[in-house]
Amino acid sequence: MELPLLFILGPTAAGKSQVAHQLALEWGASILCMDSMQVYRDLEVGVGKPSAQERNEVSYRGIDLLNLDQGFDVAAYLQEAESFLDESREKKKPAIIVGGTGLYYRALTHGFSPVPTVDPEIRKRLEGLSLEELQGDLRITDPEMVSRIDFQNSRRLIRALEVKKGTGISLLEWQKRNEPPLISDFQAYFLNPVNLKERIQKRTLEMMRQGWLQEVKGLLEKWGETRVKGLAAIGYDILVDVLQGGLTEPEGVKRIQEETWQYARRQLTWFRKESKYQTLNLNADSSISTVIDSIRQSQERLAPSSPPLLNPLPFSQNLQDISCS
RNA sequence: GGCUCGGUAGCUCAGUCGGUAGAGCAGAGGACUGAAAAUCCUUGUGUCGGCGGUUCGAUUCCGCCCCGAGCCA
Repeated sequence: MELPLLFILGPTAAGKSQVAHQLALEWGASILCMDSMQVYRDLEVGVGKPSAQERNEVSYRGIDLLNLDQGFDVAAYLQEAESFLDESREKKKPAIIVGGTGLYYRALTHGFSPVPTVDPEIRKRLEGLSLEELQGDLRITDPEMVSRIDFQNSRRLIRALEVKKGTGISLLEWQKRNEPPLISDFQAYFLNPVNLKERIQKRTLEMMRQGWLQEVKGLLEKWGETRVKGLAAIGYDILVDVLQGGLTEPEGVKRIQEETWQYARRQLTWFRKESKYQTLNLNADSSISTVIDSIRQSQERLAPSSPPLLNPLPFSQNLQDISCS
């Protein structure tokens, strides 16, 4: 049996989590977060993780999977997703996947290359090399890859090199052996607020009010400065600076708002070329309930006789924009 | 009041030994199949504080003025 499956997508601060939570409450669904930072324990308000109360009301997966000193990647995320889907099938519960990490969405819905895990020592060695050295190495190791890769991007160079060195097979070849997607039958909505920048500014302030600075203080004690400053999640390094007096709090907040906006723009760029979702354009004053109403109506339009999400629906090819006002 | 140092892109500043100027950040656009909230690429004309003077030509030299910081009274 296929599961009723719904994606709630959108850039950061669009209001995805609230919408997903409400829908899950209404429909008795469980939620899988699709977020590369919420997987870490100890990161809470800074990464917009669901609150303790929300976690009480709805079953959440894809969060708190590992400690800050552990590594994570798409493959690990796909494992978690698979386990979540199995569980939903077993319990016959509808499933909602919510988040804005484009790469994970792509992996979930388009499939991924089955590259085996490569010896981490190889990467460690490559990380010591300069860009020029990596470029030179790739020209020798995997010349075909040279024209197919972002040649200025050392991360991409390292990846290509470690795959070729570790498996003997080019990443190019692995990518041809794409695995079928975990999820093919689903519906997706992309929340697109007109006033995103403003929402980001407000939400940053709200996160500060919720004790983000305290959270960072606690992290510093538990994990130490180097680790916390090295976090990829936006804001943590900045708030360390604030705590240490290198920045005033308003300066730090402004910086966080800027970085969050830059991130949101990258998300919009990513999802622009992604397909298979309907865009929900949100007005400045669209409330959660109007957004949910739009989703409900859209579902009814697709399958007028069925209650929302009780039956799997093939995805409609005629995508429409929906406006919430 | 006197002296000194500043006033150049939205911000911080570099520079032009006289031929109208450039970096970082921000902004804008884009890429991205195993770190993705990451990483990478593209994109910089602005009365060079104001008014005069010298000069073929001044943002650059000279004079005065305005603004800011500091020092001396």
